[in-house]
Amino acid sequence: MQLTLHTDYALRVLIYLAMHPNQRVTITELSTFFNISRNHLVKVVHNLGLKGFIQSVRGKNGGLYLSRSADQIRVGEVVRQMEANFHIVECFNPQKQGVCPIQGKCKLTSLLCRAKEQFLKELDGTLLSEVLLNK
Amino acid sequence: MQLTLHTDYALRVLIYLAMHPNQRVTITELSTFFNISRNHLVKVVHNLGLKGFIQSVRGKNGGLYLSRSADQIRVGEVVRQMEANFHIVECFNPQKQGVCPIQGKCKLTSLLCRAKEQFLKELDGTLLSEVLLNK
DNA sequence: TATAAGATGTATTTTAAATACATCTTTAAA
DNA sequence: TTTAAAGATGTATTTAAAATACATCTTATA
Ligand code: SF4
Ligand code: SF4
Repeated sequence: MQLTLHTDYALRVLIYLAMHPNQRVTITELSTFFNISRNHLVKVVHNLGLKGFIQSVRGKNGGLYLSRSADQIRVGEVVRQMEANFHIVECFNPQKQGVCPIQGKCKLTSLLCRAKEQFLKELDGTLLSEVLLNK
Repeated sequence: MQLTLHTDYALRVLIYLAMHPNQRVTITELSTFFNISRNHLVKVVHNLGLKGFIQSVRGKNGGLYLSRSADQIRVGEVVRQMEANFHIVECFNPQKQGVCPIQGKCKLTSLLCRAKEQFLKELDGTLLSEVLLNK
């Protein structure tokens, strides 16, 4: 059970932006600081933009900044938006309906759904501003 | 975020065995019922044996049965044992220590750890015997 | 003692994620 | 008004893990 690097990278970007408020941060700066493939970061950043977490300015002196301040962003929200799928087990996947012969009768489905919600609920309890580096 | 099919298959096997107590169930029977690659099921079953959930008898009239009764097995325990890794993010992986430059300073680590525990705690609250088919 | 069952090890296939590459568009400073 | 710096977008390739397949060995009992 793991989140994708894509989601982890998204969180790193948001943390960095939160630590540099009122600035335009470039993807290259992020890529260098985190030592992450710039090409991949571009996609993460693009996705963060689509989901409304960040704004971008093109051209000279362009860069990225948070759409909302860090104390207005819940970690759970970021994970929900950035993680592509939460198909904990096969029957959660709309494209795999009926593959498992006990689907509909198995009570694991609802249990795992509750477990997933507990996971996200815990993340909802923390704001991006509370995640910033200790020292 | 998803569990491996391996873990899901393991749960299916345990559910089936729990529904057929005092019987020896063959892998072939399981493979047919669940329509799962027999070869793959063999590995799942073997792993369930290693982890002490089931016993097996070889030879004619052999088969599998639960080591403990279904009301003595917590779902969380099965998931903890069968899921190969719980490296929610990169820094959870012992082989990736120090790759993320903010590791040690980022408070996401402990937050995600708590979230993971909440996920498993929810699963710990249900026994295998409570998961059996409704009807 | 024949055969049905699981055990074990290796190899291949499949899939999704991660990464790389190429090119286009926007913007503001020079 | 030109130009370079920045992000946007689309496609292709690589990687790694999971899933599946194949082959052979061991055990137990009818
Ligand atoms: S119905 Fe139960 S056993 Fe089947 S895929 Fe869903 S959770 Fe797993
Ligand atoms: S330290 Fe924080 S940002 Fe880095 S891998 Fe761990 S959770 Fe992600």
